[in-house]
Parts: sequence; C-alpha cells; structure tokens
Amino acid sequence: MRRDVFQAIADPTRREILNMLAPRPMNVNSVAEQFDVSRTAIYKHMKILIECGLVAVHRKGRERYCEAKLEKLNEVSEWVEQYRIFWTAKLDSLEHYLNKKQSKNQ
Amino acid sequence: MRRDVFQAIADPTRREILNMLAPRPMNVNSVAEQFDVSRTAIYKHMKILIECGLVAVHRKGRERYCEAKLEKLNEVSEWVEQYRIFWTAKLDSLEHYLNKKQSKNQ
DNA sequence: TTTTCACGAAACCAAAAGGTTTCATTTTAT
DNA sequence: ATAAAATGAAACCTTTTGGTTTCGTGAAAA
Repeated sequence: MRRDVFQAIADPTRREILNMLAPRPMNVNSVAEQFDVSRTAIYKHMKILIECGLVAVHRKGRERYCEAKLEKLNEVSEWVEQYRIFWTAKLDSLEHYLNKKQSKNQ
Repeated sequence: MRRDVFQAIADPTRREILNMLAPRPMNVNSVAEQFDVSRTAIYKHMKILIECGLVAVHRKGRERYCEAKLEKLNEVSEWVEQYRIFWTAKLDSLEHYLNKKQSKNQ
C-alpha cells in the first residue's frame, strides 16, 4: 500500500478535507456532514490522510478531533520547486528573445 | 476520467518520467528503455501526462519527442503555497511560546 | 441503567488504474 | 521494394480505489 503525500492529495475529496481542517481541527462527523458521501467513505479518506501524516487525531471523550498537519505538504513543495529553475529558465529565454526582437524593431 | 495535474503526479513512475524529461525532450522508446515495464505501459503513462498538459509532443519523422511542460506544476505549487501561512503560523507561535518560556526562566 | 452518539471495522461491489500481449500503421533504412 | 524502427491502439487481466450497507463498541446523556 503506497501511502505517500502525492497519492493522498490526488483525490479532490481529500484535498477538500484538508482545506476544511486547515483553520481548525474537526471531528469526523462534522467533516462528513459537509459531503454527499457517507460518513464511512469520509472516514476512509481520513484514514489515508492520517496514514501519510497529513492529519493527526486526538480523542476527546467520544469524539476524535482531526487536525491538518500541513507542514507535511513541504514534501510536495520541495518536489515542485526543484523544477522551477527549468520553467523559469525557459520563460527567461523567451523574454530575452522578445527583448531582442523589440530592440531590432526600433 | 479525471485528468488533473494532482492525479498525474500521484504515480511515482510518472514523476520519474517528468524528471527524465526535465532537462531535454526524449522520444517514447528512449524513456521506456529506462524502466522495467513495457513500452506500452510507459506510453499509457505518457498519455496521461500529455492529457493533463504536463508533457507536449512534437513529431519528427517517425519519432515523437516528448517535452516536459513543467510550468504546469505551478498549479500544484499555488495549491500548496496557500497553506504555507497555516503551518508557518503554527511554527511561529511555537517559537513565540519557547521565547516566552526562556525569558521566564531567566 | 438504558439509550444515544461518535466512531471503527467488516463484507461486499463497481469502476478505474496499471499492467500485459498482440496487431496495425507510418517512416526510414537497406 | 522490403525490412526494420517507432509508435498507436485494441483486447484482456488483476489489483486498487472509492463507495456502500451492516454491525460492534466505548463514552455520555437522560
């Protein structure tokens, strides 16, 4: 079972759950109420988020509060940013080309 | 068929393909040679990358050169960065707490 | 002390994902 | 003109995903 952050955020429902949990922790039922699918389905999504470290749970009586651990997204951020040099390099050379073209036309 | 960038980068093979294509375009066969799975399997991965705009193809004779369109990753970058404020805020308040604790102990 | 609430887990299902082998097609080489 | 290379596409298979309904359990409220 692959349980990495990339796979976790691939599902739009899970991204929405993260978005809901970003400002404050919520229990599973409160989260599930915001969706059309069953509580069990949301619980399964939550399980995946927990397993990859994007959500942490602390019980409080009979409730379980789910808290987003957004710093885990840093892994994704770092992966993306390593490629920024490639695409900005391309944009830079395009800009260079356009500048040259413009000065020729003057 | 969901064909968004998030789903595309969820698969480790596709991330590796992107990594191979980052420095320079390659044709499908050359990419496939680097993997243990069949050429057809790689072609399918490539198709997904193309469909979501992460790869562009230009034919040259009987070959098809695949070029990474890494600027498409900006979508992922923006999604992640919107949450950075949340996790840095938490780290900041932790730091604040530690500072206060330290000055108390002095 | 019974209900009720908030889960957790099991059994099951359909569709999608990821893979394979096989065959057709378009360009090059020979 | 043929053979070989580089794909694209089809048919098929197995596992994973995302969902469901049903049932069990521990804490809290009546």
